[in-house]
Amino acid sequence: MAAIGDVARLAGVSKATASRALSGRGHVAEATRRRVEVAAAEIGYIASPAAASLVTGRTMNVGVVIPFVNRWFFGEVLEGIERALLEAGYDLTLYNVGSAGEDRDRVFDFFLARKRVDAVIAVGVDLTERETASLDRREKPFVSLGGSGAGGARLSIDDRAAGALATEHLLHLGHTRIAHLAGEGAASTPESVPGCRREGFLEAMAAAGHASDADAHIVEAEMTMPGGYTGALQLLGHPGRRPSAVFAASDEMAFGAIRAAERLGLAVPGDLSVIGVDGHEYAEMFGLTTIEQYPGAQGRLAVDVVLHLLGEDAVADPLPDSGAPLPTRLVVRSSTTAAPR
Amino acid sequence: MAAIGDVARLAGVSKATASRALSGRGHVAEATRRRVEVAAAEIGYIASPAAASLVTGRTMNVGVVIPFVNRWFFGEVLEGIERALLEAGYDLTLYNVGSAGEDRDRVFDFFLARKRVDAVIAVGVDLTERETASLDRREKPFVSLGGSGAGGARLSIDDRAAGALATEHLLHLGHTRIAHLAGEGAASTPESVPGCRREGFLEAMAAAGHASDADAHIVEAEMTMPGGYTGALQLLGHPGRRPSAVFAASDEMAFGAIRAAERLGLAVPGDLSVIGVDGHEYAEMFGLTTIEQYPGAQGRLAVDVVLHLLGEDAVADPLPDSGAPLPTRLVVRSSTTAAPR
DNA sequence: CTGAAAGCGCTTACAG
DNA sequence: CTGAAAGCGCTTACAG
Repeated sequence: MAAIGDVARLAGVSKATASRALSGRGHVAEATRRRVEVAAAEIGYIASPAAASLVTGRTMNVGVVIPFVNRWFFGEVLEGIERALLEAGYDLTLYNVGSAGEDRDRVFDFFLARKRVDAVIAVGVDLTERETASLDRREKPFVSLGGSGAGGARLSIDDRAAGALATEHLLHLGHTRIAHLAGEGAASTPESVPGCRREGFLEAMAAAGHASDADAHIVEAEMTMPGGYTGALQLLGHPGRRPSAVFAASDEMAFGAIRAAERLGLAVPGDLSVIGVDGHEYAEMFGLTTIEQYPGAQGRLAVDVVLHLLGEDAVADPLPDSGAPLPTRLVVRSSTTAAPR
Repeated sequence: MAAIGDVARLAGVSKATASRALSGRGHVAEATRRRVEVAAAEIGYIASPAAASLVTGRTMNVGVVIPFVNRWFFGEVLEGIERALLEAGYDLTLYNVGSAGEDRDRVFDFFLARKRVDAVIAVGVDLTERETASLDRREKPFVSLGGSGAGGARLSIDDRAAGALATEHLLHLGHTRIAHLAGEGAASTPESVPGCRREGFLEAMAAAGHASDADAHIVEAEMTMPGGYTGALQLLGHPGRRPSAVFAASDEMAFGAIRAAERLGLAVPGDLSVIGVDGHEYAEMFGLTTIEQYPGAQGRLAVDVVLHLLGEDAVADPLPDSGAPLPTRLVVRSSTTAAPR
């Protein structure tokens, strides 16, 4: 395995000069630099990251903690992060951990605690105090995207506002019997993403004078298509007080709700209006009205913040206000319409 | 940052002994071992992977090359790999590269060529000669899961057989006008996954004496739900010779086909039978008949093979014949029925 | 069972 | 602009 000594010998310079020529740090005569590069290319030299990081203290590696890989939002975020990191010359080490448990503890206590990653990005994870403390102790920069927990940079859309806006869209169309397909844990963890969306729903309903109705019309389910399907079946099963509109906490749930409605012989949007949150790539095909967000861009932004925290000057654009919520947009399609009169 | 010297000093032993005690390699008196462990815990010592790998030559890190993260099959494989690697104490470095291009070259020529990963797992990527040669030159063990290309261990289901079986299921139900929603590149790359499934379809059709029909009934599309939707719309649009059954190259395509049929007023399975491949977690909800495969288990198996190649003796079970295809199973649900007469 | 020493492959002050 | 030397934090023969 070619080492820098081999390159130096071939180019007739010292290891120090070879190192400087290849890394671009420090001054090297143009001719020398070229000679070293030729030598390196000739023997296929590539620096050992381990050796380099041992002395620089930088691993050029970022850890990403993410509970799902196979749900649209998370997959998009991950792809966005991966691409941005690769462009910046960083590796991405993936930790696919979900809810609390042994695996999760092991990731935070061992894997992330080592000097293997320069920083960590947590996506959609509600960090415990112990976890943020652990990260802080190691002085590891970290940014949290769409999750809760103290410390670190925090990036997210305004989930409460998104929930309120979705609900207001339905109210504006004249609906009054509006149900909410909430994500799991929405009621018990008001700080979480599903919790905030539910809060937004309740607020909008209360503001419109439908407070008492609202509570009875919430069903929690997994934020997936089958989750939405099952939840919607439950919601639409009571013939008497069947809602005329559903606000689903995610587009995947909304797709399931649409399917459930069809299965029950209810036309969408004739008998039931459905709105989601996400801007899923399938939304167009389903004609789904939704509050779009941009997970790919969010992932890239998280990387920008991390690089900034790591002092990489390559980060061109000034970062957005860390306080400001990430952009969203209401996109109206054919799944919502005026309430039946 | 606590180093092993600190632990050694605190425990009153040499660095060598501290290292042996912590790693479990070499003999250390039980009492000494315990003392070292207490000392390490006290100052929160965790070994630097960079320093360790510099001397051992092992990074305890495996690179995973995967074109998508957000398609069910790939996401499941990735989760399976991640879990198995974590259990074995390895990290997973993710390279989300798709079709040929600059990014892809950069991953193979730079990222994977460094001594940062001990091995690589490629999922669903058709490796070029140059890429396999590059991996070989670095003497990096690699296993390829569901992709084509020479060299390395190769794991996959028998896609040709799966395609044939799916088609035979429909033939067996009396269908003769059977269409195939193929994945992109199926016709141009017969070695690829969509290519093999298409071959299986053609073979089964030919064996049943419907050869001439078959070719006209193939449409290629992205292996996603919108891809299947669009493709099926095209397939079902010709009223005269409308097929009575569709074999979709993936479950996601099949879901799209089901939706397209419904949109056109065709009942599934009354007017159209649909079968897919994958065993997607939504298949049950859609009542989809499919050829199941087990991507999570496939991912774990790929890790077993890699660990075996790396000489980890911890790999308990003997590996399956490297020649034998991975398991699949025909699961009949409500999306297929006898051909209308 | 334990320790002193060498060395893995780099980079970085420090001189010149 | 370039080189000699030290050192990052480990592990591993080699002695004892």
